[in-house]
Amino acid sequence: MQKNEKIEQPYKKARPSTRDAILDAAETLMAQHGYHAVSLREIARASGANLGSVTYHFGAKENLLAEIYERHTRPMNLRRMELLREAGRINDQEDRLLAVIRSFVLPAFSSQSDVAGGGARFTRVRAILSMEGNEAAQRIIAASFDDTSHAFVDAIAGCIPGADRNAIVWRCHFLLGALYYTLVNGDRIDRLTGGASSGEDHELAIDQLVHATAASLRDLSGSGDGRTST
Amino acid sequence: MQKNEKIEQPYKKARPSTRDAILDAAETLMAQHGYHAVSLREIARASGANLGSVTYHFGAKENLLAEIYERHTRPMNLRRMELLREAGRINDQEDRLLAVIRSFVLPAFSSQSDVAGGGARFTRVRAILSMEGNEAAQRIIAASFDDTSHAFVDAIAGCIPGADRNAIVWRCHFLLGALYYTLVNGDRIDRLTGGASSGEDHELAIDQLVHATAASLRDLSGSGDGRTST
DNA sequence: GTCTATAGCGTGATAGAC
DNA sequence: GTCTATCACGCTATAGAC
Repeated sequence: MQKNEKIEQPYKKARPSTRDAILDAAETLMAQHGYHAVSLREIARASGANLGSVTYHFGAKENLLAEIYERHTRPMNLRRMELLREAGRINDQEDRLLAVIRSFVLPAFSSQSDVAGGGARFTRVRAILSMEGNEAAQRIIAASFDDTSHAFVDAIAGCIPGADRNAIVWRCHFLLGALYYTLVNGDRIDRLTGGASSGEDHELAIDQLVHATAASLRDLSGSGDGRTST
Repeated sequence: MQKNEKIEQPYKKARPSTRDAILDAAETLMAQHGYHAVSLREIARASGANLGSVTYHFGAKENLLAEIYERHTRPMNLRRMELLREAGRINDQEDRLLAVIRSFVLPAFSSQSDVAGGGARFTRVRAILSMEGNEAAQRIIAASFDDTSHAFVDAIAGCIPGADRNAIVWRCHFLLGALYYTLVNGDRIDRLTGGASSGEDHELAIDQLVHATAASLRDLSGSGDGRTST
C-alpha cells in the first residue's frame, strides 16, 4: 500500500508520499461510492492528509479524477494491445475471436498491469463515472479509450467474415456495459441464482462475458447489409 | 422567487400539484445528472416550489427517490408481465425467445405505460442509481424487480432446452447492464461508428439488444452442465 | 515547496413563524 | 400547507506557518 512500486525517477526521491496517499485514498473511496458521494474531507481523513493539502496538490476535486485516470489508462491499454497482438497470432477464427474478446476484458479485471494494484478497482471507478455523467471523465475516456476500442472492433471484424462494422460496435458497446454493470452490481447474480453463482467470482465473470459476447458477434456473420445493421 | 405563474387545477382537487411538480422536476433532473449531483434547491427552483416545501412533502432527499420508484415500478412491471404473457402464446421457440426478450426491454424504453410519460427517463434514473450504489434504490430495486426478473429467466429457460439456469441469469444480467449503459452513454455509438449509427435511436437500440441477447442465449442450448455454467 | 488554518459560499435538514 | 431562518457540513481559495 506504500509507494514502493512506483516507477519514479531513480534519483529525486522528492515525493513525500502525501500526494500518492491522497490519490490512493481517493481511488479506493471513489471505487466504492462514486465521485459525488465522496467528500474531499473523507479523502483527506483516509489518507492522513490535511484538507488544504488536497487542494494544494490537485486543485479542484475534478483533477483528482484526472490523475487517477492518468496513472491507470496507459498501462491498461498497453496490456490490452499486447494481449490483442498475441491473439492476432491465432489462426483458427473461433479461437481467435475468444482470445480477442478476452484481451479486452481481462485487463479490466486483472491487477497485474496496474500501478497501485487494482485493475478491477479502476474499472469500477470508470463504471460509476460513466453513469454519473461526469464531464471530465467523459473527455478523458473519449480521448484515451476510443482508439483502443477501434482496434478491437477491427480485430473482431477480422474474425467475423462479412459482419457489419456498425453492428460490431453495438455488440462491443454492450460488452462494456455488461462488464461495468457486473463489476458494480455483481451481488445481483448471487441473489438471482440463490447463491449458486457469484458475481464476485471474476474468473467466472470473465468467462461468461467472453462467451456471451462471442455468441452475439458470431450471430453477425455474413450480415453485412443485414436486418439489424446500420 | 416569482411563483405567481403556477398552473393550478381548475377544480381545486385534493392534489395541490406542488407535490407532483416537485416530483416531476426531481425525476427529470436526476435522469440527467444522477442523484448526488442534483441539489434540492435546483429541484425547488425547477418546480417553482420553495425549498421548505420539498422537505415538508418528502422529508429527506432519499424519499424523493422512493416516490419516483413508487409511481413507475408497478406500471412498468405490469406492462412487462403483460407482454410476457403475450409472448408465451407464440409456438415457435426462436420467435418466442425474441418476443420474451423484447417484452423485457421495450417497457424500459417506451413511455406508453408510464405515469408521467417517460419510460426511458425512469430507466435512466435506475441506471445511474445502480452505479452510484444508492442504498435506498438498491433496496427498492431488489424488492420490486427481482421477482419480475425471475419470471423472465423462467420464460427464457422455456425457449432454450437444456440450458443451465445460472448461465441464463448471467446473460440476462448482461442484458440489463447493456441496456442501462446504452441509455446513458448512447453517444458513444455515434462516436465509434463515425455517426453511421446512433445510440439515441431507441428502435435500433432495442433491436440490437434483443438480437444480441438472443444470440448469447441460444448459445447455451443443451449446456446444462456445460463448461461455462454454475 | 509543502502543509495548516481559516474564510467564502452552496447543500441537506430542521424548527418555528405565517 | 407554505415559507424563512438557521445549523452542520460540503468544495474551493488563500494567507501564512514550516
